Amino acid sequence: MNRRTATIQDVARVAGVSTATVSRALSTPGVVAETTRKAVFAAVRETGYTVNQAARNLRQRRTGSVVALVPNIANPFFSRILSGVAATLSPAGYSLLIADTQSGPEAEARLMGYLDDRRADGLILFDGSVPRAHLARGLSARPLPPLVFACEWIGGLDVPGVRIDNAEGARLAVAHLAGLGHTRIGHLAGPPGNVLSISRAAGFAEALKAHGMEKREEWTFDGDFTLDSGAFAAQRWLELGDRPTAVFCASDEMACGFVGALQRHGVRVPEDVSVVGFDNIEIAGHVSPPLTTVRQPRTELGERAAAQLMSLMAGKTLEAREVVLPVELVERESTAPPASHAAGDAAS
Amino acid sequence: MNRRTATIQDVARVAGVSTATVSRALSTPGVVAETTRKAVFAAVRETGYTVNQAARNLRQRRTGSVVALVPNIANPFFSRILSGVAATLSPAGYSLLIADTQSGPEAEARLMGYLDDRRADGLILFDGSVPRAHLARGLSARPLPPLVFACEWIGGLDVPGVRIDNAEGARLAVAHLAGLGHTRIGHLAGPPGNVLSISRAAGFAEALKAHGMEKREEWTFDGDFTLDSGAFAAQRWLELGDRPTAVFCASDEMACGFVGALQRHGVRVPEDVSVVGFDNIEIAGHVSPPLTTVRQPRTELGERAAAQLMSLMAGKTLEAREVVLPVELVERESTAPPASHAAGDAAS
DNA sequence: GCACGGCTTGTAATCGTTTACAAGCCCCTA
DNA sequence: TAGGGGCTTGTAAACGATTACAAGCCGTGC
Repeated sequence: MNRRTATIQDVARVAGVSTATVSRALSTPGVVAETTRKAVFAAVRETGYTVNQAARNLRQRRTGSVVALVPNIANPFFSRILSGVAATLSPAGYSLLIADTQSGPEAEARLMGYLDDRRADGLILFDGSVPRAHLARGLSARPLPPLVFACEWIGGLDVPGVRIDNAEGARLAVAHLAGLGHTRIGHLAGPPGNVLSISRAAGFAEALKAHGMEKREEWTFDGDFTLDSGAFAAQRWLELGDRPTAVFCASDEMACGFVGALQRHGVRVPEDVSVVGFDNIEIAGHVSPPLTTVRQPRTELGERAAAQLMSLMAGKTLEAREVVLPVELVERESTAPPASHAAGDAAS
Repeated sequence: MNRRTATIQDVARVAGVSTATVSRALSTPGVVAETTRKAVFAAVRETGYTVNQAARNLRQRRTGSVVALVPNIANPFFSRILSGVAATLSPAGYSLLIADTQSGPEAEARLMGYLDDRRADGLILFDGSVPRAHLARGLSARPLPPLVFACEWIGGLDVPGVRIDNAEGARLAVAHLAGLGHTRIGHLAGPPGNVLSISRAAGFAEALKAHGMEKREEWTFDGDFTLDSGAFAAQRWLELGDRPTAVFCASDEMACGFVGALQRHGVRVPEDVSVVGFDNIEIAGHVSPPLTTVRQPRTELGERAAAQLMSLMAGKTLEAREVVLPVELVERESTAPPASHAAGDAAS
């Protein structure tokens, strides 16, 4: 009917009360008398009123939104995590803005733009490669909204965060391979400076030692978490004279690229080489052979990060500033005893 | 230094002008004198001023944001498209909100909540399964922000949209298979009511006829675009007595699930059955065998949808209300002549 | 000398909400 | 009957920007 959208004034007029009462009836129903409350609700229904967020945000000096900073929006790894974030945030009235930190030439300028409490009420940073200096500068320059790290983190800053036990994931992978009888295990690592790469590589090295093996440089391949880098590592594996019988990959995408490229060269997985991934992305269970991998609870990770942030935004102090979620090994069919143990059984 | 964040008042004071002049210097620099403009810019730098979006939005009666409604945030298919959308929108000062239409029990209520011009300045709807009635009700009930369809669409509504030529994609796939000598071609379809499923299935049926084949019901498998449904279809294929020698899958995810499951049952691709996918997602080129598929320009699709929406939001009339982007066949190694043609060559 | 128009600037209203403060009402107690 | 306290409500001032309108200044033409 009415062209103009209803405002709180219209509701007040219809209900025969003041705008203050309408506002209170909607936000703190407890303090208004029951009859008034009912009249207000009826007027709201009659007018079709919904709150104007811009006005509310202006008055309350908040933005109503949370920004998630991911390295690259197009990376599907984050989609499930962000789904968890959104699911936790939206019942609380926050909307989720997703921005990437790495695309475009002026990425740093845009990042700094987000480090400002007028843009968002809170930030979730999924990118540990943001230079610490930038962040520190942002922290000191102006009021910074509450910030939490998720997945990745930046050392030396006292910022709460949620992550998984990356080193433990690597240990599980090595223990599984060692249990199958492998004594020659290589590692396809993530991008060199990345905290996840470092943690997983550290857990890998430590677990090797614990099982009486030692890390060999020529069996360590640098990757960058992408399919392409997995395929590239396969080339390097093929060129080796003395090859590892198993490779622990720091991501499923790399593992898929690695396995796919090997198979195209006639190498059989797991007969010729066992492969363990990391992440347990959807496709891992559907490729052939299905990939043995380390599961990380992505949805929960997003939910926990959002919950941490909401506590911070509410001004509460966190019970735990550092949340570490457990991982678990998902045994599928890309791992088996090494060829020299051919008499042994396949992976249980 | 200063605790409080700077407002336009602070800038005005420092520059020695009125707030109106500051506002003009920033939004319409042409109308202020050069000396004044410089003074204002200097003051902006000195104070570290950035605009308060809530205040601007309130005054301008806009929200500054665009909502993308996708069926499911966690579906990686959309990530690249959304990346294109965000890239186009953000230079224009819009931020992108991503919401899903299918998760949660009160999904419909939430959807209706977005059909309101106070929530967003524009909407991009990626879900053709929203009941037409809901949308029509939303359209009539209150002022609706500009809306465009992307990828999917809803028939019978005069809403502009961007999509790819789905039928042509199916035709390319069939032509490719027919060219290899296949005369027994099956189809793994998307979810039954979906517009993409329907268009692709229609293009498939039409192309079969054009090549002198006919569609057989027992060679048509229902899927839902997921990996699991592809694996399930593989079971059905295995149970067939009389099998097609090639299968055109309506999505790459299904194709991957299908191929993976077949391989685990010892069926060789493409020797025993050729498979064509649709979408050309990243993994398609990395599985073994690499998947022959129909490429759709996902980033461009997002960009075009965003551009359409921006025109609408600017009040312009669109030069083309219906944008159809071309597709192309990417020939890889999951297709080959059928076994009966064993003498023939592999796919070029 | 005056009117006029172009350029630039300031004044002040406005967007729609929330919320500090004050005030009205009613009941109870002294 | 006065006073106090609890409950409920209204008044009006914010929040920080944009913009319609008016006005000042200056040069030009008659």
